[in-house]
Amino acid sequence: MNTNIVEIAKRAGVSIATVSRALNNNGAVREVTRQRILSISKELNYIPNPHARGLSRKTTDTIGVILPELIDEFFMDIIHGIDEEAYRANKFVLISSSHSQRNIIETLLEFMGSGRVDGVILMVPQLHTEAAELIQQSKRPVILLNVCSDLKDVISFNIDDYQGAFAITEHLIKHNYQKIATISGPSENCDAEERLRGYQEALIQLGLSLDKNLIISGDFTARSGYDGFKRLINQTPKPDAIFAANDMMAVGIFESARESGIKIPDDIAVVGFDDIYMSRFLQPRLTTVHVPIQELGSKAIQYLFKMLSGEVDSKLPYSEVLSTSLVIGGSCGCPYQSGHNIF
Amino acid sequence: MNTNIVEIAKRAGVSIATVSRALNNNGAVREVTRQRILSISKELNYIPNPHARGLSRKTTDTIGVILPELIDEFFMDIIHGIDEEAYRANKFVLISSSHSQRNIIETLLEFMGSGRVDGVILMVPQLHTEAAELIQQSKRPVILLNVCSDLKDVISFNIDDYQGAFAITEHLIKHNYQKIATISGPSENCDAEERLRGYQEALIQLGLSLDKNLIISGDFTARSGYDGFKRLINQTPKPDAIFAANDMMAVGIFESARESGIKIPDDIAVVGFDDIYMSRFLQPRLTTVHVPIQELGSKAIQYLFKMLSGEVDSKLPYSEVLSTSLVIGGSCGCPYQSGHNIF
DNA sequence: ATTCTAGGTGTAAACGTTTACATTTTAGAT
DNA sequence: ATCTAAAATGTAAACGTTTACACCTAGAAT
Repeated sequence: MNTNIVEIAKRAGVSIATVSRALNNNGAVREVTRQRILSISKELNYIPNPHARGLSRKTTDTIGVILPELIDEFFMDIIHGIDEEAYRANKFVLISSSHSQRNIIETLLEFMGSGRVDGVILMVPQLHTEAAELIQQSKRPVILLNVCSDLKDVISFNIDDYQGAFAITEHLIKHNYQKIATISGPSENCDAEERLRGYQEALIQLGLSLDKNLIISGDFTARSGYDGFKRLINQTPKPDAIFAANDMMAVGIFESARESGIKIPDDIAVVGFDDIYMSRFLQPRLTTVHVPIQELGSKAIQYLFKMLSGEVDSKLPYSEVLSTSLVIGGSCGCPYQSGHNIF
Repeated sequence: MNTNIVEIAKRAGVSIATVSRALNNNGAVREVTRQRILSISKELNYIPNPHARGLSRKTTDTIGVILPELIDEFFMDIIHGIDEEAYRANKFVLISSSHSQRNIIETLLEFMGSGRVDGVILMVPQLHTEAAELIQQSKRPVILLNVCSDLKDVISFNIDDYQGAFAITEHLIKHNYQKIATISGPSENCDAEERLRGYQEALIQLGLSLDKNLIISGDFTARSGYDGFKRLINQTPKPDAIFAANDMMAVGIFESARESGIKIPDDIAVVGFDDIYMSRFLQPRLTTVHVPIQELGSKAIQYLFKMLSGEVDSKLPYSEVLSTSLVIGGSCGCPYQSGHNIF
């Protein structure tokens, strides 16, 4: 059995209450006794039992993170950002993927309802109403990541997909491409929707017409980029530029173009979204939109900690949108000097 | 306040002991009362308080995972494998990177010593003796991932780096390359050491001579592959093939080769290790060694669960080595038909 | 010397379970 | 109807903290 407060109390010749007070710097303890207690507990390698503490305090020092999937550098970056901050704050991170939509609810309940975590960071492709209600009724703070829904009374951190898509489409337009196509993401996915919206708005606002034939639906996989590209280049009107709604699909496009002997950007320009690591190794380097993923994670958890400490009011809705930035490579037609600045 | 066992007992008109027994299917409870209790607890959305339970049972349903870093698809795959199994077994996963060597100890202590987790999966680049002792004394099971140390009384799951490196070097030799260079990983890193050993043994056993000049030390980054390649092609003897100790460095080599107008594999063959996602998009597709990462994670946790359930003896040392497999692309000189089977 | 104050300390309850042990109920055998 | 054994249930302690409250001391003010 591990050392506990009772053992320390015995050795220090005081009551457990005094030990607890000394250890938590909470309540009056004479300096000399505090020192004695501290040194004894150090000597015994005392670590407070988190269950006992949790039972009494009703808080764990743990936060829950629920992500749609545990694959990709993308989600890893989020976890990375969260872990970094959690470590600094001496908190623990309980992680889970939402193994299915149905299970989000269960996981949330299990996390929150039972007091297993003090708060949750939740990222889901789309928020079921049942889950939404759960969140709003929850006593413990929940932060939503990149959720697009019209929920108002919610705390969320988002990537500005719309702005990014708008900007990169605008960039293509400035290149004077006339027939700019897009391969979109899955239709229920809210990032995908926003990116599509940004693309469309840019075309309209900058004087190009929308052409339904230039909008191909993909699903964010390289494979769907590959297939989408094949369709686009065999149809009329044939596009002179393509906005892939994410880099993975752009990778598929590059592959397909290479097979068909189509030159990027000379025959057709291609741009992406996400700025994944691989994008800088494409030939030519992919022009894309950088999204501050790790920052998304760390900002979210920082805010969560503020809620837990009472520094900000957990009841108040709050929303922050992180803006993206263009990464100019050669795939859009810009002159691009490749070099080892890519590392 | 959440519903607890007391509330259920009150409504069911029984004592809390009976409720506990009914809920845990443990001890005799009349069928009719069990049903009553079950239905009430369902109705009230009862979730047992994990702290109370942990305090009493001395187990959480949580396992700790400590990884060297939280970046890369590599570590993500491990987490993925772990999460998948944990979900199936209704367990939770507490995750942390070992923010520094020093901190591994602290994190381990905090995880184990206090009963925050029931067991730990630990991956560290190299095992400090202090940490090693900690593990051996620990009452809770610890599983080591890809640890190369001569610790005997330990439970570990490893990737067969040696065999993989041997096989791919052998493959190069069969191509009849005469001067096979390698860019190795960081010297303290144990994967790096094993891969280097495999390379050297293959050369020796298959009748080629070792040449110190053909061994360049890298650090697993693309950058170091880039730099290493530059050195190799400007020196005599100039190699006709390079074994990069991981794919990331091979990526750097490809980049450097492209800049210098050197053709792979015609001018020089290149192979890697890891089979990262990006490797299949290199031109030509990288010949490399596939490592079953996700399997490493899931096997480890499966074994951990067996230890926890008592199905296997936690005291018994155990070690499993997962073998790798060659992935033949075109970069080694093999004829390679590129196509969308890469997705 | 007495009273007051405040800081220091101890006692015990509370948190929500599990479980050994004691007690009651049930049903079958007589 | 009575006895017995087994099954069902209840009581209470235990797990290790935190904390409200009570108590005790020592020194300051009277």
